[in-house]
Amino acid sequence: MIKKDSPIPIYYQLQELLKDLIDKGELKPGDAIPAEREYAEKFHISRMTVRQALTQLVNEGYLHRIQGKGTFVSERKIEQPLHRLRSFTEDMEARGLTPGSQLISFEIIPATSQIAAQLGIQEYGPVYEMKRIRLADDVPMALEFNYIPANLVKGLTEQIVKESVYSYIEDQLNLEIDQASQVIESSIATQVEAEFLKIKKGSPIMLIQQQTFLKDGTPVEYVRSSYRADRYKFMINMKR
Amino acid sequence: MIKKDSPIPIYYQLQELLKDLIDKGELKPGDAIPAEREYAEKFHISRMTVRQALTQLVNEGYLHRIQGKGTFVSERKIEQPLHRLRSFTEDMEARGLTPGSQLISFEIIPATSQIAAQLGIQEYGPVYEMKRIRLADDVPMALEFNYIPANLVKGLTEQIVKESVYSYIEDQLNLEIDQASQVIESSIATQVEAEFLKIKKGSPIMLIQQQTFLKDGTPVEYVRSSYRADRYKFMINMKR
DNA sequence: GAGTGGTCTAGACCACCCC
DNA sequence: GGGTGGTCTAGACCACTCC
Repeated sequence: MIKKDSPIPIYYQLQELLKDLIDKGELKPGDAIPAEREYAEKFHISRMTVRQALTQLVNEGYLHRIQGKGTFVSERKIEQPLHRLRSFTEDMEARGLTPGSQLISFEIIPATSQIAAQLGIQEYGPVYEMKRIRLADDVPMALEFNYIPANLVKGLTEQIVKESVYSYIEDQLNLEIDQASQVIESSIATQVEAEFLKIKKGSPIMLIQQQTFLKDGTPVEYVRSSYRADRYKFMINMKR
Repeated sequence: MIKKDSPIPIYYQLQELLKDLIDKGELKPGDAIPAEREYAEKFHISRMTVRQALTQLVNEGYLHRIQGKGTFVSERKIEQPLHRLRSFTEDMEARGLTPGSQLISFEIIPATSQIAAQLGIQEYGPVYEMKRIRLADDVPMALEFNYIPANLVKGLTEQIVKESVYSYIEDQLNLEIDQASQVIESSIATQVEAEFLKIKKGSPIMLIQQQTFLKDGTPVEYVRSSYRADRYKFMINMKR
């Protein structure tokens, strides 16, 4: 069950084990889980290690603790942690749709003042600009303009853009994408948006602007997307 | 600096101390903070206690750790933790606007099937229904329909609704509001919405539906709000 | 090799809940 | 009083970074 000589940390093994039990329904919402000391004894590990595992699950919303009473499985909403940063591809897959993409253009341009501000670089600095139509189940979902500083993410090619920019940044360049901030607003499709999205001019759209940051806070991406309101809803969980 | 005999936990004191230094600017983004062992020695506390303080600050985004190198102050997020659950009042205040409210109606009604589903109660079960126009700087911001199970939140009055429902739930009833999930979509104002919001029919609006939950997962509120798109943008931070 | 964070131990005492 | 989570200690060894 728990391998003490594994290179995988013990607290992590315990975490996954518990997540499995919850996902499988063997631990149901409202159930008390065994006491920390019990797990420690059962697996011959220290109580602090058990706590490390549980604390993370509490932070992720799987469990909640009540002092003096115990640790309990929280109500699980099917719409899971949607405040997780996802690429379009990951987002669509989570929604059970098949993502697709049509590249409209891909080039290096000098940053406008707005783009430069969003990316924290000099005006006229070189940025990759990608314009794409994003598809879900082969139907237009969003029109997306993507800007990435060329001095930070070097060697981007059309091929990579067609595969996965995030994978390239994370796996090839070894940069750690850490967080993003989005501004979401409601708007009405312009003529251009309407044409690309195959909707009528004046239809409602959801405009999402995103700044993406690395672990050290450097902006790595600015995206401006127009989503079809008839196809896209934004879901999020918030903690008090 | 750190009081070991205080009823306030040591890790918490250290946390606040560090937050202060960061907020005051004495620790700037990118700075390395002293090593964990250094803090332990300096304050005569255990390294695990130091780690407990730092870990929480890492989770909150104040710091990030790089193995083998050190712990560093993260770039300040200007638009702060906006994935925090807020009441309308708190939201507007955070935006520097003065919140206001016009109560249109307040009554107990039997739950429709949709409301019952959202609140996890029986159809036709008693719920408080509040209809309000939400103002910001005295101008309509949103039209809000709010539903609260009458068997859970007892004794709600018009007076309380005009003050703060959340305060009543949290401070008077001692229920712990823990999290909410929202579904956000883009839409177009109906005649009714247009009249209340003082915009033209067909103007863009942002439709936000919210389910609010207590710590044990019980739904405590269902809200359906139509925000004026010309006045309201939704901002959020996401972690990868 | 020196210094850093990452993981882990085997205890301890406290505050709180429930009987 | 017995059980629970909350806090804390004083060590230990490992993996990683940098020189």
